[in-house]
Amino acid sequence: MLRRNTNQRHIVYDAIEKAGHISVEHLIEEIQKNYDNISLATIYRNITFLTEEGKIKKVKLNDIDVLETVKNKHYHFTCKVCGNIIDVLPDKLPNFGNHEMMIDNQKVDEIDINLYGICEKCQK
Amino acid sequence: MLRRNTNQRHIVYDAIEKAGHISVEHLIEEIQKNYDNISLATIYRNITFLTEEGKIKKVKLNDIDVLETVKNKHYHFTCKVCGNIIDVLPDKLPNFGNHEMMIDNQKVDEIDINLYGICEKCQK
DNA sequence: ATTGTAATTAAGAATAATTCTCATTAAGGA
DNA sequence: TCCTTAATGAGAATTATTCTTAATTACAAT
Repeated sequence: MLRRNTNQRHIVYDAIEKAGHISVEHLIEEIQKNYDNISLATIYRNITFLTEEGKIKKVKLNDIDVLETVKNKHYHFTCKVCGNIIDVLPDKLPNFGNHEMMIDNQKVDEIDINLYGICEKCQK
Repeated sequence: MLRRNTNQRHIVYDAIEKAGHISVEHLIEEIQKNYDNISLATIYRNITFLTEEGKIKKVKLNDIDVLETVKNKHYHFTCKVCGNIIDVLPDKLPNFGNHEMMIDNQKVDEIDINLYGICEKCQK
């Protein structure tokens, strides 16, 4: 089944890219603010399609789940005060290496790290 | 508002503790298998209450979200083959330390790590 | 450019998951 | 044992997501 490049698909992708990180709820809100007759089902369907194609992914954090476009490997810092989510590049963290490794007898090939605390802005 | 120690609250907690890690869906299934007239609303309500009290917490993993009782700090390994979730103690991982630290200009006081791969059993 | 076809859409119905309502029950302090 | 009020069961209500279907549209072939 070939995938078509519809306008709606672009709208969904672009809104996620523009936001950086955005919940489904806010994505819907944002899109419907700018385009008055795009269907809810279409938004959900394109979230599914774009995810299948590896163009976007869902990030699960403590409280909310957000969507983001797929970019270079990075982790997430969430500010407990303002809720802002900041990407953190791997070189900022103790290095696990990014190859397969044994941890506690399990063969680990993927590691996800989530940081929580107070962001630069909220510290002031 | 004082919290009461109801039978139903114990049933919910015990089922989560017994399972180790369990999705809401399976928790409901499990409880209703053993007790025929415990209400759905009661199960949801007690999940909320137990979470507020810090007795249980929701763990968000790649695919499913599961509940677990609150124990000593640990991380999670999820097997991509069988889906099994295994607790991993902090001493099995490169040490971040468990005190406040600065990472990329953010004040980090909590780190969550999720490991994915193939478990010991599925490697065979 | 025109046509054919199959994927996609809008709109609303359907389903699934969670929360709310309220009369009744029961925990636990007095 | 009695009183107060939190908690419960049952089902209604709400929310989030998926499904259905006729109409539209992307895009490959002509």
